[in-house]
Amino acid sequence: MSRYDTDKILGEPWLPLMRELVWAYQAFSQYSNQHVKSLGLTPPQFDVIATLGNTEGMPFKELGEKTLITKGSLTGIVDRMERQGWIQRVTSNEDRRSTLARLTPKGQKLFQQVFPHHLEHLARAFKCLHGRERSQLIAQLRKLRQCF
Amino acid sequence: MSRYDTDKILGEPWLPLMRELVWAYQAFSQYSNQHVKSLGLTPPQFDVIATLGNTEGMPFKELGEKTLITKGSLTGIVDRMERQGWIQRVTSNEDRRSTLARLTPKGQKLFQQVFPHHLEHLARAFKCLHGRERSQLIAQLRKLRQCF
DNA sequence: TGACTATAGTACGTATACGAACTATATTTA
DNA sequence: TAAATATAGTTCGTATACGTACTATAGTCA
Repeated sequence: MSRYDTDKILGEPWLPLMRELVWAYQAFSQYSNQHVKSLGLTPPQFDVIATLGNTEGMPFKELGEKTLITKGSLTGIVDRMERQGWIQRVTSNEDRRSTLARLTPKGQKLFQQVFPHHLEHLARAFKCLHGRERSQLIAQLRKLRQCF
Repeated sequence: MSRYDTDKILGEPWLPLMRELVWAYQAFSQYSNQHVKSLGLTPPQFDVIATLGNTEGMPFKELGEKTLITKGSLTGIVDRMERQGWIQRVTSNEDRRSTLARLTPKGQKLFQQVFPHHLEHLARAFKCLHGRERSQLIAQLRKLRQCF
């Protein structure tokens, strides 16, 4: 009565694929997040800094859409980053409901310090696949994604 | 000075692969989690019930290893499931430091109601790839995983 | 056997994550 | 233009997630 039996009942063996998808993502995620934390940031904080870097700031709504962070979570994340002195809230002139999040000079400096390093760190890992393998995998993952 | 430029500097285009990996996982994750929630459970609660189902219960340590939930998180998760009447804590006889988590009859009934349904739900999606595509993708994901 | 060390689970502080309710401001419509 | 509706952020309640410290119990070794 283990999962194994249930799997048989359900027909073709898809569990190995599910496991491998989860494992691959977890391996990547751990690899990336560990490095981000070693830079002194939480993963959501890194995403926010990476998104705001080299911009004049943007409304919370836009920032949330780009980072895939819901507005409820974003409030707290920006609160804490503001306490660190990395971000400032600027009230919008066009729409007074809206607040812009913008990197402070300190935040910009942090962006320039951590962003390239993290990209290099990621690139190092992904280079382990060759161009051909990469494009195949991209195509197959895209197809898998469309299954859901 | 967008990511695009930084990407060029770093050489070969690996960002599309990273994006596709993340998107595929997120699509799967959302598909699975939505269904779990529709069954009245949070994702970690489902994992715990699926792991304890058809067993006589197991120590927290083992349960945490199988579900990949750290012991600190597990305490709270089991607390809440105990409040729901799905799980009971049983002190171990062999090792008095250890506590077993075991499904109550109510928890067992829940397991039987939700586990097969969720497996079917997952199977439906994964069937969208054929056997050949699945095995290729498994092999490629395994290779990618080893990059990290 | 008594001191030292290892292990299981809990408690706690911090950071997310998400959805619903709430406030202030826009926009639309009658 | 007044009323109804929509939208941007915040607040709040609940559930994780993780690391550290803490308690109780085991195991080891002198």
